[in-house]
Amino acid sequence: MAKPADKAEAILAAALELFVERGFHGTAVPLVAEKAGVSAGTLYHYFESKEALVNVLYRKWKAAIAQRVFDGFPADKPPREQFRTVWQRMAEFALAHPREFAFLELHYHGAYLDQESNAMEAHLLEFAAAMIKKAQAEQALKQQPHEVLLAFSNGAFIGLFRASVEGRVELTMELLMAAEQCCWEAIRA
Amino acid sequence: MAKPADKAEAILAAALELFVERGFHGTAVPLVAEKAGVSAGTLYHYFESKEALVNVLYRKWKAAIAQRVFDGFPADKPPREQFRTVWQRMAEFALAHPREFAFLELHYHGAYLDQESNAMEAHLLEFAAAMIKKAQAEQALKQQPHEVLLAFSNGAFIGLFRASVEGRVELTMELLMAAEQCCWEAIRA
Amino acid sequence: MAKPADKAEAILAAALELFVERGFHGTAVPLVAEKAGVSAGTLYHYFESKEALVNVLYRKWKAAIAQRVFDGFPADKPPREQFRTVWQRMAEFALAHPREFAFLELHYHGAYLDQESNAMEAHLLEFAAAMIKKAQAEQALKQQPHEVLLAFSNGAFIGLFRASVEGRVELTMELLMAAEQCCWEAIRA
Amino acid sequence: MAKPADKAEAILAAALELFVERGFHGTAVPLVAEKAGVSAGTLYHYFESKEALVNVLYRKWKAAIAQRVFDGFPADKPPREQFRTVWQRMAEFALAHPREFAFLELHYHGAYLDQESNAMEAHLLEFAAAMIKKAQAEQALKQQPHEVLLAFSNGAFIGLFRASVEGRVELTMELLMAAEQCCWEAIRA
DNA sequence: CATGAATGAGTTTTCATTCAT
DNA sequence: TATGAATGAAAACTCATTCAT
Repeated sequence: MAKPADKAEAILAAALELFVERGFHGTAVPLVAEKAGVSAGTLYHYFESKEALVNVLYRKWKAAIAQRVFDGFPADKPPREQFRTVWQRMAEFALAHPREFAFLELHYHGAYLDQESNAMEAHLLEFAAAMIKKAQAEQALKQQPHEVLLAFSNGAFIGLFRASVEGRVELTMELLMAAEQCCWEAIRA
Repeated sequence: MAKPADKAEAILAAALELFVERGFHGTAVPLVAEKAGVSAGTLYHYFESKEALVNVLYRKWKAAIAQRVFDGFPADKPPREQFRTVWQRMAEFALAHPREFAFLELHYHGAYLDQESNAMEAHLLEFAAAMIKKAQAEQALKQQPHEVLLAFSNGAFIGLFRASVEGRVELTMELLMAAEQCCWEAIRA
Repeated sequence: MAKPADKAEAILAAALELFVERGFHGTAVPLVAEKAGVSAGTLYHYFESKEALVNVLYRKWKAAIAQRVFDGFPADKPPREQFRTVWQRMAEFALAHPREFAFLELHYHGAYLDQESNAMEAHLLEFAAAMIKKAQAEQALKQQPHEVLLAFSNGAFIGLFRASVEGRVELTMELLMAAEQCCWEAIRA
Repeated sequence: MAKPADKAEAILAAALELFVERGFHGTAVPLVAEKAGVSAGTLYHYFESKEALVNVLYRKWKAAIAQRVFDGFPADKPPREQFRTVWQRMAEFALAHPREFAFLELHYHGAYLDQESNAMEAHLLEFAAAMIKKAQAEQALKQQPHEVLLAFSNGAFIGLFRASVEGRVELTMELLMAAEQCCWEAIRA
């Protein structure tokens, strides 16, 4: 028999796929269990509820993306390089894990995210905000509110990703890095 | 008693609000009816099904935004001005109808949009693409694939809007027009 | 505008067709109204309820078949001729009004027939029973309980009709009269 | 707790009774569940839909009657004896399982029977037709189309059964075998 | 008389969750 | 641990009937 952890992983993988396709409310728990190859009872053995499941899933991949993007962040490099690094790492993640990225960023996670999930998201945003504020202090970025520069850049990235999901653009690393240059030109001082 | 059209309108308004808050699958039909002040049976008198309702709603506001943005489009003006005009009109729409814009752009409308709705969206994208291609021919924009420039700009706008919905930015016309300048700097040749 | 009677007739005709195809419970009143070219309200102007409608329909055609079969019944003719006459008249009716006959005889009219309808049916059966008893008294028919001879003959006729409805037999007058001879051989003394 | 099969059986038994009394469309699913002593959800655990349920029920008893009537069919006996055997076995079945027989033969199963059910019925009719054709080839039966002889006999049997259900005749084996003799006289050469 | 929008109870069906095994 | 049958509340949807116009 598989190790317990494998079952939880199988459930998370199945849930991810279904939530991306059909949304949280549009996905039935027994369907998740079936796709994961376990019984509904087993799913509830590993996750307290459907909400708990979606929150674990959300945090798992938010943490993954955070680690991928911010671990070993080049705090001592110039803003131009920092921005490129962050954008490139997000691109690597999105290209390597498109479903996970779609789950995190293409869906409106309304009322079912719990405090812990929201706190994690807030923490990430704060980190990014700090980076931007530092670059603004160095006169490297425009003097817009830092939230605006963040929302703009993030939105642009997600816009490209969405176009790829919807089949209008074929994303490649080259294309994304060209877009990085565009975005830099938008926000640089 | 209210005119029939008023009931359909009341249902559409109620559905909009609830779909924005809780998503399509997360919203129960009787709840929509109650909020609209009609019975569930009446809702089905006006709309064939929950899916039909969401599609009518989607097309209604997609058409509204299209009209607002593209009616009397300044085809003979230079690209810079055209871009500003389109961005400004979208901003006006998004500020005047934030819920409607959120419904259209912040939610992932997966499987429930029908052919007609998808065709309308495709038509809009084609119009925008034509505008971009013309500007590219005039060497006013970067020579990226036009879909990329579109997805980037659109994404950036939506990113700002989302930040506003989530309370991280307070959108104003000034702020949005400053962002417009940023975006232009990102895509101009 | 059509005469009132015409509307009631149109409703009865529409109801007949739909009840034959989908049964009483499987047929929605608004559908009957639509098929009749009137509004639901109008239908209820002419018929108190769906049950009242089906009962009126039932009695209308039971009376029609009774009249067709038993009016001017040749009471003074020999049983052989009486039987042929009755069978032939039923055949004429069934061939001329297959839908009506199907409604009356192919459907199980369970709980929705009212007392008046049941009384009419009982009256008809009594008439037929009297005919059979008289023929038995003349030693023309077998000495089975008269109900048995009646049920047998009636069942045989309906069996042929059902085979026609289900497309297994093409009913013609000739075929039905040949069957009449068969049936006579079954029940004659 | 009862074995799973028992629940499915209980549901089938409850459905049979209610469908006979009120017809398919006149019977609500929760009523079936309640009569079977299970919840509505459980019913849907065993049967995909109300239609699936009625089809399983139909095939179950069609198969039962087919086995009862045609298993070990005396193919080498003379037609007279074959006919008596078939009629007698049908009689035994109808007397032993009047509700089941009524469900199969007294109700008009219009649009809800699926292909598999219709195919099973067609197969049965073919078997009976073959028997009749063979007897016709031996000059034992009248030279009517074999479908006519079949529809006639079948109809006569069902007519008697219906009279019994409606309380006009009390069916016994003796009475049914007397009717068998009648029917033979109707169809023999 | 005629309409058809409106109703709300009823229909079929789904689904998050539990629990006996 | 693991199962999956079982549940019952709630979902989407239908329909007989009414009533303001």
